[in-house]
Amino acid sequence: MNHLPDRTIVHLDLDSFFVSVERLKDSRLKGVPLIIGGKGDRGVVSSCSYETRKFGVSSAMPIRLARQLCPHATVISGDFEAYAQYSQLVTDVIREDAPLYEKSSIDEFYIDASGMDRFIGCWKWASALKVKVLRESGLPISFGLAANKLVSKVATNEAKPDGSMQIPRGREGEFLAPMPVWKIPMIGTQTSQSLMHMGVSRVIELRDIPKDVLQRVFGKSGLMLWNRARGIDESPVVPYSEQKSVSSERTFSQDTIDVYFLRSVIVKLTEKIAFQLRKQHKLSACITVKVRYSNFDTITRQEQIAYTASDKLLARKALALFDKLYDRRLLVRLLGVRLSHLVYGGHQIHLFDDTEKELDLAQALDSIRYKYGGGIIHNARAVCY
DNA sequence: TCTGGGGTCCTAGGACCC
DNA sequence: TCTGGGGTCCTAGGACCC
Repeated sequence: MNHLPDRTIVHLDLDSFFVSVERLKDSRLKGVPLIIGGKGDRGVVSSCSYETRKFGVSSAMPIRLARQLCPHATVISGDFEAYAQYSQLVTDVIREDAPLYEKSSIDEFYIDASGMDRFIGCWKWASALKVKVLRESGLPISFGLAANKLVSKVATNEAKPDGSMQIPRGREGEFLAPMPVWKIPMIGTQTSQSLMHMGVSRVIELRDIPKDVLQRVFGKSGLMLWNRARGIDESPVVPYSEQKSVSSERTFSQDTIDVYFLRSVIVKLTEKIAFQLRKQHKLSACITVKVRYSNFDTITRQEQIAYTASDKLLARKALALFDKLYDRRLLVRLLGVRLSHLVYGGHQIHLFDDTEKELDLAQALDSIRYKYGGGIIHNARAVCY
């Protein structure tokens, strides 16, 4: 039935990563209920310590609610530069030891440890790696060991915090069977809801739904559900994959209809991501503008363009899309800009568009951005593009 | 309790071409 | 003039993850 050789996958996940980093930076935060979340009243929880979870605080919850549930918690806004640095540190530790690894997010890794059994027990090896990560970075990490990515990840989630779990080959299905369906990665609120209406709340019940029914109801992902319910997942550990898009968005502390302000935000967001593009020596051929109104209706407009990383061209196009899109004169909650269809390429000089003076200016601005960070400087006239 | 910001992937409908 | 069938690209929206 399956011609693939047996695999051994280790999934590692840093325990409440942002919280752990904050506690390394400031040891007074140890043992204190701690919430990391966006600034302002409109933020959500991006990480919370285990002391707060007892009170019902969880990730992605509005900060306002989290404060009500756990009034004595310390709330701080994140330091993403520090998180990126610690993430890199842990990546370096893993790379030293792991034959083949995938960094699947800022705090998660998959290692393909197939064939390692013959040399040294995988469990022993992964346990040693866990100790080493803690020793070298100060960060607690949990891991799951299983025959595929899906089951190893669920195992890690069950083992957290500061734990580890091994699922013997062939026992994948029985491990998952008693769990509520939402514990399966890729089953979010919508899919859970749909399954609930089909009378399915646990994995074992999901296994009773015939394959063709799942496919009819959920399309392509129906087949995935059928497989996952049985602990089947043949997806490979992918060491590296090219980034497909770069985006930036901003939610306002208060909704607004100030068009001049909104246009200036479009320009700033565009300049920010265009600079990121140039730093990576990439060009984009598609730009998307997003508007979210106060009632949370969200609409996007995208357009294909000639490959570019030019602030001026991109901002002009972004503003044109915004003007096309924003015709309702309703209160706006959020604006976003995204660049996709990325390719490697030098910065194109547009002979008929940029004068020599303008190019000099653009390069001078970039050197300031390199030195002080992308957000430091913007084109004041940009709103008029 | 009114819901962030960074991403990826999938789907459905329409345009366009042969 | 009522009208084919397949392939591909583009756009808009939505689900999901951390």
